[in-house]
Amino acid sequence: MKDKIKKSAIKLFYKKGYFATSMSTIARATGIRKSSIYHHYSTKEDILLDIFRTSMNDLQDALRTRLDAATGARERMQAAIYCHIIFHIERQKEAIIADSELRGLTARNYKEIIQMRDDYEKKIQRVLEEGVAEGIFVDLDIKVISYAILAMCTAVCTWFNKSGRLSKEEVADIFSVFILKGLARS
Amino acid sequence: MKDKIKKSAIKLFYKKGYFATSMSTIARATGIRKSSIYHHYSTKEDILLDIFRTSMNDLQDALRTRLDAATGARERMQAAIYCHIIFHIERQKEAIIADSELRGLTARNYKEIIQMRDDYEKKIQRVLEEGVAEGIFVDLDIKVISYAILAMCTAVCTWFNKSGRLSKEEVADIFSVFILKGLARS
DNA sequence: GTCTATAGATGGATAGAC
DNA sequence: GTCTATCCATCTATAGAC
Repeated sequence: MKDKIKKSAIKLFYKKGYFATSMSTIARATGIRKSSIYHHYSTKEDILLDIFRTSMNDLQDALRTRLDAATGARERMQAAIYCHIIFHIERQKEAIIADSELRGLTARNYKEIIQMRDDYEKKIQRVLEEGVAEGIFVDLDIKVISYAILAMCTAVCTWFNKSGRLSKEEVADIFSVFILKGLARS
Repeated sequence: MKDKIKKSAIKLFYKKGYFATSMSTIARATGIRKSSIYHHYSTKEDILLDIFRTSMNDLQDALRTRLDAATGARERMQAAIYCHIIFHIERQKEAIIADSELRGLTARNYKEIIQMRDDYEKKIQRVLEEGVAEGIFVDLDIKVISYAILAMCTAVCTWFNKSGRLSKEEVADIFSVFILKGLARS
């Protein structure tokens, strides 16, 4: 049941936003009364936090697996781009929530999630550093370029259309070629 | 007074988000009672719409001016990148609102703003097409690449720090070099 | 573990005096 | 053009029965 509540919440937070979604609406979508939700979650924010944690953890795990399987900065950067984009398309709803509902978290929870996001960014930055050290990437501003890469790859969750012209792999390919070309020492 | 209300609203929508900001809070920040706001704006959404219109219009105007002054796809793309980034840093609060509060608009207003955004995107796509036609940009997926460029340049409003390491012009430079390298026919 | 009922606060918006 | 006062809906969350 906790999982059913979470799934309803994901759909609603995605569609209407966190603040515009009420506990009654979540309850109705789940097929229970709103008071019953409080048996599983102590506050509305708790539901949001659960969604954040799950999706951030899964993303972290996916990146770790993909990075460990790749060797060399070029291959590892490609793996990271693929991983990030595929995740943000397959888990589109959660990705959009994670990308736009940070303000729904109060200080303590906010810090926890920001910490996870920072760790993730650092992993990408490390790959960039490796590429510069290996001499295959140009000397670049690691921080700024990592924000640029993450922003453009994250944004696919806002415009990708499952019944559109391109598959998720094709999108990942286009991004990968573009980014690696921008990074390459030419 | 209308302008004072708008300025308070921009600060609050930026800081707490549209749905988490109440009319009473806006009134308090402006130094009037909440009923007085309704003399200037008929609904809360009207304030948001006003903010959207102003910032979108100013961005459009800035881009038009900058593009008209540049010749050749390379120079024009550089101008577009600069213009977009500088605007999103100088008008950081409005940029963040425009980027994250679209859900606060009901159907009619939503359509109006989406139309403006589409027009803006088309201008960027036209510059990409020019570059491909001129043979200075590699043959690429215009739509996907335009989304990538806009997403990374828009995101500066979320991480740029006015008292940080880099000036807005330095950030624009880093982006410009990275993007044009990714686009170049090499 | 779900229910009914309700507390208690706050939301957007309006009426009408000045 | 701003004020006081208030309407009515809705919100999160809790109490206590089953």
